[in-house]
Amino acid sequence: MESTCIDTSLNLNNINLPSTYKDEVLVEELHRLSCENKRLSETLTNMCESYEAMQKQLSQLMMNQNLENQTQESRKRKIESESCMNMFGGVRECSNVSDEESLMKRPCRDISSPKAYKVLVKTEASSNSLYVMDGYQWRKYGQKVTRDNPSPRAYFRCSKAPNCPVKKKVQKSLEDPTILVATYEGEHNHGHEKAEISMISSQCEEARLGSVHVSSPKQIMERTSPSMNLNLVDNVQKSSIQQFLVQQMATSLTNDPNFTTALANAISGRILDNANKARF
DNA sequence: CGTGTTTGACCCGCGC
DNA sequence: GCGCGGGTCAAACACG
Repeated sequence: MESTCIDTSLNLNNINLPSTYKDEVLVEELHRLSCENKRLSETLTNMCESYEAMQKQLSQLMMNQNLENQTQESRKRKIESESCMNMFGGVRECSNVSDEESLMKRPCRDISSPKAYKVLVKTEASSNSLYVMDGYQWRKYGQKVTRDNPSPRAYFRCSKAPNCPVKKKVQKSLEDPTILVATYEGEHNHGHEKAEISMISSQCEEARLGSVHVSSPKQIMERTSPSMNLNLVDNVQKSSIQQFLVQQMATSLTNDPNFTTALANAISGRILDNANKARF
């Protein structure tokens, strides 16, 4: 991510001042850092918002394109197979439609409920595995080859809690076989425990390997906790941004020899001052 | 032996 | 009512 490249290292060269000024300079520096921190938080939040907006637009565009393609495909098939039928009437649109579309066309199933949502996970091209590591324990209870997609669809239940109603369907994307489409249904009736940690660590691992398809903080949270509502996700997103900034700041500070030297000088100077004050 | 996976059979809703 | 297709069940199997 570009934001990780932001140079947050501090210009602390002017810290080497007479010891009487060091405290004031440090306090000033802290104030300046606080302001900078605020500014960075705002910038990052804005970036996240525009990123999400762009992704929404992109998915909308892709859906529209899919619809157009399907219409064209349906027309082609219709001409080929049933030349006597009406061009636009009686076509089973569910054939060869994307997963998303077919789900939308089955309103009687729970899949269409707002609690069902999709996650795209990029895998290695050679991998035939239908397993998506999302921090929960899943038990596979079925596999089926569907009409619209030659790759099999795997059905999973959450096995962490005996009565957990959550189900997951995993199938390779029709457009890109290296992308697994995981559809989650329902809400977990148990806590996350290690799920969040393992999820974030796996996300980091995937990021290290360069294989993450979705990577905004919000999406990480969606993958981590399917049952979370969006407000909660927003709150968590903000806190994760803050955590990220703090971590970034701490890394920059600890990597800056000027800062550590200045800090050591300031601390030792203050200790000496206090000792002198106590003595006199 | 317990747990998880595989896979063919079965169930059920939908469209015709 | 029938056929189709997605979803689920459950016996058989694999594995540690």
